[in-house]
Amino acid sequence: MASISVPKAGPVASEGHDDPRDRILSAAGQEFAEKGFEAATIRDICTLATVNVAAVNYYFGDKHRLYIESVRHAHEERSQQIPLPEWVDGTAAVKKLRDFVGNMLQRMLGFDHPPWQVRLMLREILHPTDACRELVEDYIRPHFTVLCSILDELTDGEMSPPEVRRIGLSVVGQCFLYRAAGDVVGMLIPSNEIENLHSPVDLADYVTSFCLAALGKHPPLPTEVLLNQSLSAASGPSDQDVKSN
Amino acid sequence: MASISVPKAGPVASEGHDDPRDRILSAAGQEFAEKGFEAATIRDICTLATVNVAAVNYYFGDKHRLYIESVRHAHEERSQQIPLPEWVDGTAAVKKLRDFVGNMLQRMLGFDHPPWQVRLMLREILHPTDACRELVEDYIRPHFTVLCSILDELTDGEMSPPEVRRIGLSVVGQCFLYRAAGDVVGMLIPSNEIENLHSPVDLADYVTSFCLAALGKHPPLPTEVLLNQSLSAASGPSDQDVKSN
DNA sequence: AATAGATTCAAACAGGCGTTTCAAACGGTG
DNA sequence: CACCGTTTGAAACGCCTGTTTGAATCTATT
Repeated sequence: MASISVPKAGPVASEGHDDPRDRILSAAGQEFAEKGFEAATIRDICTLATVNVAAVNYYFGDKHRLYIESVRHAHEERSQQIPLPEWVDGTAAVKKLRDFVGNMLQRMLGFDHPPWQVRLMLREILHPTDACRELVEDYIRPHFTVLCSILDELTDGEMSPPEVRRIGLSVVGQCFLYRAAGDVVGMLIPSNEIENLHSPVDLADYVTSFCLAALGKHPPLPTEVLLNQSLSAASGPSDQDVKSN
Repeated sequence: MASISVPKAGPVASEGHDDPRDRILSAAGQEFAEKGFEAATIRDICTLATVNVAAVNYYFGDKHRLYIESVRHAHEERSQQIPLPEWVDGTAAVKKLRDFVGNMLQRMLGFDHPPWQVRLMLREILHPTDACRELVEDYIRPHFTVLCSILDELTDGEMSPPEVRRIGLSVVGQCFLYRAAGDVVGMLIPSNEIENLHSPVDLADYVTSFCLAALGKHPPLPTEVLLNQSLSAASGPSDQDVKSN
């Protein structure tokens, strides 16, 4: 029990999609994301992965270690699917902010329904377990650091790092609500309004405008139409230049 | 199985604190809030409530109906503990907004660690079940409606109701992040910074300022110190006038 | 005191869970 | 082919779960 076989753990893994280990990881991620750690059962996971129940013990030792690996697998995969945008030197901070927010909303909400990777990570954020520290350090903190550097550049050092972080949390919080409490938001807002005002692209424009206006870098709200046009013109194809893997 | 006894369900209940029904409801709320529906066990709940396991079946029928009643119990109790602030006619909209945000943050974060009622409601918001609709209609929507009316008053009808709702979600989102993802926020922000800048009262001032600045009703950030003073002067003892039940 | 209903209790039930077992099947190597 | 470590398979093992049972206890009315 103290030592498991570790057949092909660390080294070359996750290449062939027929690899039973990968099938289990993928199936476990989906099940854990949908039902949570307790409600998801090894039997369901193995049925979904078309492997025997003993395979979980063979490859991962037990359910808990399978969960940890699933979270790691999820954020590694998601990092590749939707990487941070990159900018050439001299790109305006305003455009960077708009790109970042659009990227974050795309990652959170997705064009289609959000993939299981995001929902699994969300569960870990809401009810942290052992897998949380790695998720924060490898995935969340790097993104948050980029956001803070954009905000710092945007305000020309007028603000102290703590103040910048607080603004950053405001930006994240506005987006986070739609992902974490999306169902409740959907109950509070008429459905046609959701389509019109709360789509990922519209939200990115709006959140950016809201933040810029608060920082005095833009006329105050509401200046929706004009602002959207100016932002779109400034940011260009910022929502399409991500590999659609 | 189809018909349970329903000993004293609807009518006069929850007055004596020795009532086994209330003890179960309270214990169940704490357990469900901490561990979730699946992981919480009837045996643990009954041990905490010092009743026999059969009592759950006797008073509530089954685990699922106990959960529904627990959520209802939680938001009813919380509504009484921290009611919405009330304002005399002619109160400035700016003060109303500051009071509302302070009230919401107090309800979400609490002065001490947040009570189990909030954490249980949060679980229902994040992963809605049958109990969600009632929670939204009886608890969340009334609060959100008040916020929107304040924002409407604040902007003198410059904005359409949908736009007002979107601003409202921005206000809520900034607060919500601290409650739902508080652990991750705590990992991203140095602990001393949390005490200084992210306490409920400071957050209320900041979120209000951020929103007012975005709407052009206040000088843009950062104007922390001056702004906090002016807001505190305008809002008075708005954080202390809630019964400390 | 006797009765009837409401409430409590210890014990047991069936079922599902994570985990383990051990033999069978596989696949490259001598 | 014979060998041996790796991987799969069906079945079983305890354990814990939600739920139910039926008798014991309480409470109040007659």
